[in-house]
Amino acid sequence: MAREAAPERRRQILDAAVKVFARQGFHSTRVADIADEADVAYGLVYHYFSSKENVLNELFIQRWSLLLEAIEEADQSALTHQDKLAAVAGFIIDSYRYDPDLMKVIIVEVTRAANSFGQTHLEEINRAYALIAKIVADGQKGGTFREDIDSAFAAMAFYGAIEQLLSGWIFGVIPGSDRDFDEARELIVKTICEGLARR
Amino acid sequence: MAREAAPERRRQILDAAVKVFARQGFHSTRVADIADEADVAYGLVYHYFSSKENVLNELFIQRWSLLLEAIEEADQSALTHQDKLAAVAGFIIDSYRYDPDLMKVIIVEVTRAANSFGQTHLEEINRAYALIAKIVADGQKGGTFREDIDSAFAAMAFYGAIEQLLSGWIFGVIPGSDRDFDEARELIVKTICEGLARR
Amino acid sequence: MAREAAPERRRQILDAAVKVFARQGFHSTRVADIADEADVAYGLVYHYFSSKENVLNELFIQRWSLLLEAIEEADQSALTHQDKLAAVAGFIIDSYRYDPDLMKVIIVEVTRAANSFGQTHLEEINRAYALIAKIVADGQKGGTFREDIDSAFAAMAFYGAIEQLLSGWIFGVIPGSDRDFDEARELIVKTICEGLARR
Amino acid sequence: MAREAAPERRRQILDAAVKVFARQGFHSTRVADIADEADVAYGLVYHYFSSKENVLNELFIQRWSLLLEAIEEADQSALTHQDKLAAVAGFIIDSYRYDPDLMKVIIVEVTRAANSFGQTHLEEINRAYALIAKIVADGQKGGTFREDIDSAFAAMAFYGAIEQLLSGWIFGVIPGSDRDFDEARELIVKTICEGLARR
DNA sequence: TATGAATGAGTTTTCATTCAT
DNA sequence: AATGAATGAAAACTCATTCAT
Repeated sequence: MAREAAPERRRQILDAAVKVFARQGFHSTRVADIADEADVAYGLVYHYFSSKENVLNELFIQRWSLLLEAIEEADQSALTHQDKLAAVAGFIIDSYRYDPDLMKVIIVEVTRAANSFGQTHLEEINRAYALIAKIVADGQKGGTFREDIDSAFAAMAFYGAIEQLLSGWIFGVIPGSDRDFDEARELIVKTICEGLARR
Repeated sequence: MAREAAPERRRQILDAAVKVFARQGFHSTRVADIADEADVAYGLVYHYFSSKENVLNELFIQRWSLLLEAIEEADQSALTHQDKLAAVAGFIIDSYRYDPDLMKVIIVEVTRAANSFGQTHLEEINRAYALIAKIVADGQKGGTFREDIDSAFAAMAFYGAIEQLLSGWIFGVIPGSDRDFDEARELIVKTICEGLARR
Repeated sequence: MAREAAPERRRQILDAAVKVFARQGFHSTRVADIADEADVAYGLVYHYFSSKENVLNELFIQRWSLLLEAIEEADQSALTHQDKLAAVAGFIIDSYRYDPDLMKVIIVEVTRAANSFGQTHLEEINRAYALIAKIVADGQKGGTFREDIDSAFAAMAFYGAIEQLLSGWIFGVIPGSDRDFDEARELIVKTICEGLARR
Repeated sequence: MAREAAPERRRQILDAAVKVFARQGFHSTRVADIADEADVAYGLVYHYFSSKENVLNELFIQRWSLLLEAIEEADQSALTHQDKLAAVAGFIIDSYRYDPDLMKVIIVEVTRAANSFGQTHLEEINRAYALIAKIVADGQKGGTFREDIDSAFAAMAFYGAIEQLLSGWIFGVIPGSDRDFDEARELIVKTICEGLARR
């Protein structure tokens, strides 16, 4: 009830921000657009967030920490190394499936916005790369993965492939039906682990 | 001569723009910064370019058309399908090695700037994806590549892996010495074509 | 009791306002600062005062009316004219000694803020000048003071000297120990009544 | 001609600023008001000045340095100590007579704006006090002035009296005709040097 | 060509004040 | 009385673009 009103409003603003950031991009959205979309007074955005940037920061941090948790969880699970990578890919793809706008914002405005928010969150972003690299390195030690490809390098390729895939969906370059999402997880792993070459 | 001055100036401005765009990002560079870096009067930028955006557009188009040519050339060459992909990766990596600032600008400000210039140049960008996909598809038809991975999908993974690699170099996430560049071409192809898995 | 709570809160707010106005100046203090300093809810300031300005108004009026009373009392006392001026100077200096923050606020934000509150309270401020002028004029009529200096003029010089002195203390331009305060009253009167010149 | 246009514009803006600052006060004048008064485009104010504050800073510094020069000149002249003070008072009064708006702005917005620009320019302001104090101190050493009034104290009283006088003129508290200005210089010196008391 | 002064629309942020509870 | 969420007007400043010379 009344006691819940405040957090609700905060959420309302964050949700609205996702929508407009996804629609217009961070730079092209005025704070007024967020307020309008949230059906809230202009100043309320500043009541809950210290700046427009911080709205985005919060969106990123909330989601990215889930990703980091998911990768850590995969890493510590009993799965095979290849299935660990599949779990990571699956989590990212499901994140997109579950809330495409949010993932679009995170990828377009943070992860790939190297001159602005990518810079700001470089550390968290790198943590993800490092965790993936660790899975690969463990796989190499365990004999699953070949050792002539540097694990950090492989992690970048793996993550880059996934992100590019999402980009393709986001911009309609490649089809993105539910079926595609289901397939994509396996395809990514197949591609990276088994390779394109016929055996 | 005097007649040659003009084109020189134009080049001077483009080169300066690369530097400042790479340094500060497109949004954070003012037209004055470009003029300063080019050691040219403020208004001259507008004499040669109709807007700040068009400076970037021109930088992108010039470079990207070379990339498209390179991919087409690879496609039409007598190389094996795998070597065609290697040629593409090699061209992109060499582009970065040859002029890292320019590639940084193109990737960060265009290719990955999905809400601004990425949108504007979607068509040219997609043409690259399509050309790569064609190479993969031909490889599938020719029996080199497995057919259970969609060629468009594979192209995205391939291109995404390369671009992520460049991003890693650009932002110092992974080491980028000359030796690394040399290796990278092969590693990328190994990764994508042969896969991480030990055979 | 509960019935006494209200006036207490009011006082609490006024006292807090003095502190923050003195510390940050009127323009730089937000209503939230007053509420924080008073350890009171934001909206309560508006429960007791119709506006931020009115908080300052009340502080000024309360103190200034005491000053006016003091001058009137001096005027009507049996003191010599010179001692009447000394009493006025003494009252102002003691006001500062007793509550420097309050006097700082009154001088800096009202008396010398000619474009804002000085304008608003011009009448009360002028009343003080007029009362001092009256003392001088009486002294002239009574033969104590020379008549070739206009009494209104003399009053301005006298008041200006005192206020500048307080300013000097407030901003640390001249030393302001207890001893200095004691001396100052006499020095001001000596300066204005007897003059700097050796006799 | 054209080459002189730029400095003219700068001057135009400064002059306009004096007018509007004098009329509305610094805080109540928007940059647009200055531009309007100067009959100049909004942005041109920022072409010549980095901020609204800096417009005021420049007005103050230009005028105040003249005052400092004038006091120094008086100090180093062959005048009697009393006439040196008279020269100082005369310069300040003439400054007001010559350009009342400018002096109003300087006194109201800087000299007496202890919480904003007074703070910023404290050093320059104090230099004036110190120079006046030096004149007094020299007069004491030379036997002209009594030694039982501290010279810094006397300087504050002297300067405060003058400034209060200008304030009186500025706000119409006391009459300010040309005749009054002429008289004022002598009266101030009489008051401070000889004192109000009949001899 | 070349210069740089001039223009003015656009947007973030602040914060006094109101109001529902 | 007391709370603090909600409102929205106001203004400084930026900077791409134009234009007179």
